[in-house]
Amino acid sequence: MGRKSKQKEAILKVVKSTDTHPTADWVYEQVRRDIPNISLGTVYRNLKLLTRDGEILGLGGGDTAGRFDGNIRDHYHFRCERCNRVLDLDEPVDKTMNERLAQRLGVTVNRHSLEFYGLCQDCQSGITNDKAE
Amino acid sequence: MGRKSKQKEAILKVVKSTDTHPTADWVYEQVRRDIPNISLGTVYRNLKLLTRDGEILGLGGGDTAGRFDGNIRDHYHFRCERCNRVLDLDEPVDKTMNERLAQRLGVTVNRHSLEFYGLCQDCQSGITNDKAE
DNA sequence: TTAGGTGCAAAACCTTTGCCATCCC
DNA sequence: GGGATGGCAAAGGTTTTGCACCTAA
Repeated sequence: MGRKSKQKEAILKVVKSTDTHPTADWVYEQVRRDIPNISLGTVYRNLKLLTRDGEILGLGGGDTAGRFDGNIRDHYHFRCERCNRVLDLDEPVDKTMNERLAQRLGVTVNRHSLEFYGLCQDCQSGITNDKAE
Repeated sequence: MGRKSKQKEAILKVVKSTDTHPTADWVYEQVRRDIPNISLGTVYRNLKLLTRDGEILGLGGGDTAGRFDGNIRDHYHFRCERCNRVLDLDEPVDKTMNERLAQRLGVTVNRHSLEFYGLCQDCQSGITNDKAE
C-alpha cells in the first residue's frame, strides 16, 4: 500500500485535523508550514493515494472532487450555495437504500452520497462573507 | 432571460435529447454536426446560462460539475465507479428531508442531491468497457 | 539494493475571458 | 441602433507527469 513518508503523514494529519473539507491547495499551504519546500505535486499525489486507500474521502465521491474530507465515518453534507462552506451532518445514514437499489437495478452499490444545498446561517443573515471557492 | 440564438437552441436540444449526462466537450462535438464552426467557448457560455435559467441541471448541483443533465425532474443518480456511466433513478424524491434539516440547523435548504456509487451491470460482468471520464 | 517517493518544472486539461464582428429585438 | 451573443484565441486555474535525485524498507 505504499511506504511511509513525512510528507504523506503531514498531509494526512492536516486533512484529518480540520472539518473545512479543504482543497488540495489549502492542504498545500498548511503543510508548507512544517515542510516549506514540499511541492504541490506531492500534495496531489498523496491526496490521491490517501483517497484510494480509504484514509480520507474525496468529496462527492472519488478523487476528482477537488475537496477532501478527513472524516471517513459515513455522513452527509450540507453545502452553502453562497459561501461554499461544507458542513458535516449528523443525520443517520440509511444503508438499506443501497441494498434496495442494488436489487432493483441489478447493480452493485457500494455507497451513496447525500448533499443538501442552501444558505448557511451566516449567509442568510447577510453578515457574510465573500463567495469563496 | 436572454435572447434566442440557434447555438443556444442546438445546445439545449442536445442536452435534452440524451440521458448520458454529457460533458461540455461531448455537447460541443454533437452540436458541431449541425453548426460546424460553433466554438467551445459558446458551448460553455450557453451551458452556464441554461443551468442558471433552470433549463438543464449541472450534475452534482451547480454549474461547475462538468456534466449536465437535460432531465430537470427531481431525480437521483447511480454512478458506475468503473465506467463512469450515470443512470437516472426512479426512486421517489423525499423533500421532507430538506425541511427537517432546515429546522434542525437553522439554515435554508433548497434541494438535495443523492447519488449512489457502485458497479453497473456491464462492469460487474466484466464485459466492459474502458474507464471513461 | 531498489522500488517507491520527492521536488521541480513543464505539460495537459478544462473553463473562462477579452476582443471585435454579428445578430436580434 | 444598441445590447446580447458568437467565434477565436489567449489567459487562468487546476491537476498530472517526466525526470533526476532521494529514502525507507
